[in-house]
Amino acid sequence: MTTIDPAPSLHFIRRIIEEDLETNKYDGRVMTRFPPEPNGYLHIGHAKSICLNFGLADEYGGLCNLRFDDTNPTKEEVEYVESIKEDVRWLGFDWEDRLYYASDYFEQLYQYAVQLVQEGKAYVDSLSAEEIKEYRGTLTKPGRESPHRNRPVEENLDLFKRMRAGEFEDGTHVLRAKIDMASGNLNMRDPVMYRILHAEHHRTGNDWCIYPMYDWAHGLCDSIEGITHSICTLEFEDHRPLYNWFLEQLDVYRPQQIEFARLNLTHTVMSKRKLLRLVKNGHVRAWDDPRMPTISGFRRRGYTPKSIRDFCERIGVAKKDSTVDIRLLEYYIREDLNKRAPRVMSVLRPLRVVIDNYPEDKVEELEAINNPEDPAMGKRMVPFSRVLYIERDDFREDPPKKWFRLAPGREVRLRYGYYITCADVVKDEKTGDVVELHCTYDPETRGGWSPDGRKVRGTLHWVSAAHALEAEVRLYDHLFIKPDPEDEEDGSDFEVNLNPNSMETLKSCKVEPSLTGAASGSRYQFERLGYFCVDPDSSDETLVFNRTVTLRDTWAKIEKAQQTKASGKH
RNA sequence: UGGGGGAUCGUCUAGUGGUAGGACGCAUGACUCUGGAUCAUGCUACGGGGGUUCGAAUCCUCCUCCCCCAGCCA
Repeated sequence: MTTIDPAPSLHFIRRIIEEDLETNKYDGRVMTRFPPEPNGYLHIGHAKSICLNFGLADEYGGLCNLRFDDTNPTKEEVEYVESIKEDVRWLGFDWEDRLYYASDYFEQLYQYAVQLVQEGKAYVDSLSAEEIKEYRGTLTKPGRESPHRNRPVEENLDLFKRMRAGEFEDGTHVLRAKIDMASGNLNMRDPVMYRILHAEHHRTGNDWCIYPMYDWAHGLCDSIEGITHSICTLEFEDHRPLYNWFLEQLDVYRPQQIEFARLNLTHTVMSKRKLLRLVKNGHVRAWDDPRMPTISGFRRRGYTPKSIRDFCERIGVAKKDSTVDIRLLEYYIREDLNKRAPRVMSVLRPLRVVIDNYPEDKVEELEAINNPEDPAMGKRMVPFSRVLYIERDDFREDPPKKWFRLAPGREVRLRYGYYITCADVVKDEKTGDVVELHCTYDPETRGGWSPDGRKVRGTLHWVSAAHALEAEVRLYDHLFIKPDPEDEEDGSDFEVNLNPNSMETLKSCKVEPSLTGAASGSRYQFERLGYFCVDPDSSDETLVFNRTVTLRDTWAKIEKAQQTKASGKH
């Protein structure tokens, strides 16, 4: 399941767990939970949390529950529940029979609330939402007590029962904890525990018309499940006193809440709200668009679960706000795919090449290695014939310095094929575009070796025209042009930083025949180009590939350096 | 001007009184039938001022900057 780094860092949460294990704080137990709200798709920030919670449980011989935090029926849907389960499973984690819902505990939560009411620690408030807000005070001004704060217990009990019974309209009453309206921590100024919501819940239907708030529900769910380490993100830090307060008052089992910094990535946004906007405004096709930082997006893009897990381990866990360079993620997917993706030759922007001295009807099957990193992956045969396609980018009529590829009069190697020399360039009379190359081949160089040992720096990928399969290839780039999408001149917002070229669709790509019938989701390295994955849109008629990530491109760097030098920049 | 957190290479992260380390990135070189991969070498950091100490990223102190909180969202 989980691959653990040979020397994972002893980050502060591991340290806490090890201390707790030593002092036997929880009888040697480690019990965590991943508690998503089913109101959207999971993104890579959630992956960090999933890897943390399931990973820690695994490392320390504990268990991790999957628990849906479904306390707000107005925003939650089964569709999200299903996608979340799929994503967690895909990442490689297993909650076994421990699939829980906060809604499983609604009755018990209610009983606990009644207990607090009976003890005079909670009361029904009948102020409007606006009034409650006003009474709460501000960051610097203390709040005021509600006129209903000192209702007799019996009245509170009666009102609360009738809230549950559905006697009141939404918004007319709430149940609040009686804590401290003057607290510097706003969460402690008599937080709302229940609100009236006449809404159908995706699991409990119409059984309830009052729903618990996060702060009230979360700690109790953790307590009921016997969670030891309740890990959440930094913004809940000042909810911790409240988390503890409820558990103390009820005198129930107390887990501890631990907060860590959420993941931010360059060149993308990470909040569900913003991701939803990208979908709604048509900037991407859907939640699983390969440009999205969602887990389903990465999956469709061709990322492996292992690459994401390795990434999540490497970025570490701390309390400092941070933004990880997306190139680190790209490093991990390259590293993984380099070892496991079979190599194949595909030409994205075809340029026709005729080998004038190669026999018209001859076809040779040439042996190609499937993965130089893994001999066990074997070999395959690739057809070679007189008319081929090569990449347009691999030919320059006017080659710059350090150009190893094809140019008039230059000789290059066709990978696993022959050495060819460019003899003639055919152009479109009107546009001047190069439409075809005429080359000659050296029959002595079959397979890509020359008996005289002459040096050929450039090796090109190619596909035999007669045998090529047509394919559509979708190239992706960062969703946002700037590392920080929020970095904009005042007035506008992150949408102005959207990369207009984040997706490019290439229609008549030529791929080698071994790709016939490639299954959706299968991943390949297109030699010299990058890693590609068969998209679900793919069919027997049209193969569709997504570019997961490019290969490192040293030539692009050299050329860029040459250009900046030429333009006088340093 | 309330409360809660946080500051170490460009980025992420170790280090918890004893030479500031790793990864990504970047640069250079070697190798190569992928300008891929691999290997080698190099690059840059303790927010600031005082103090304690033989010795401070670490301890004390003052300051600065950044993040979160005023949902009947989570």
